[in-house]
This record gives sequence, structure tokens and C-alpha cells, in this order.
Amino acid sequence: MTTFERVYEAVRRIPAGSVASYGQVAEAIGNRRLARVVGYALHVNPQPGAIPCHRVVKRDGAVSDAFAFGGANRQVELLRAEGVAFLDETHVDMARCCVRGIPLVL
DNA sequence: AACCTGACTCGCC
DNA sequence: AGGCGAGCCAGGT
Repeated sequence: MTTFERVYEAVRRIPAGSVASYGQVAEAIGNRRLARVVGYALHVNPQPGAIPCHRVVKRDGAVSDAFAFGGANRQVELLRAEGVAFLDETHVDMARCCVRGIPLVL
């Protein structure tokens, strides 16, 4: 199982209506410093439908500036459609919608 | 095969 | 308080 696979599985476990930071996903697969790798993994393999990459945001709740899926605005739109609370146009309400405890994937 | 870079995050200065 | 460097993995040059 490669690191990328673990990233994908962790992201797949994020329930609809919730979001997780790159760091949280990284922590879920065993190493918080993999946050960067998490972003890269989603970058090279944004499997539409299989991996809800739009539910992954930065630690402050801001969506990535380089979201290559139709623009960051598209990501926000998808999240809003799932009932995720927003603080403003680009920031998710982490206090309410952040996932608490993604099952550890090893 | 080595080096650079990239959807991040945290700790020092 | 804001800016910079380090740590992680994989893929392209």
C-alpha cells in the first residue's frame, strides 16, 4: 500500500457535510508532516466521484488557491451543496464541519 | 540516479 | 506578528 493509496482511503472516509484539513488527513495516515504529500496526491489523482477532494481544505478552513477542478469557487459550491457551513465565500466553518477522528489507515 | 518542485503545516527568528 | 526554513513522498527532467 503506497502512501498515496492511504491518502485516498482517508479522504474517502470523510463524510458528506464535513471537511478535513490536509494535516488531519496526514495525521490519519500516520504522519502529520505528510500534509504536503496529501495535497500532491489529490493533485495528481483527482479521481472524480471516487475521491471527494473538495472536502479537503487548509487548516484555517480556506480552500486551496490552486484547485484544479473548475476553480476554487467550484469546490466551495460543492461543499455548500452538502450543507457545509461557511464563514465567508472561501472559508469553511472548521469549528462545526471539521471531521473529528478519521479512522487511522495503515 | 540525483535534484527540483508541489493542493501543507509548524516552529524559530 | 509576519516571514522563512524544514520535513514529508512521488513524479518529471
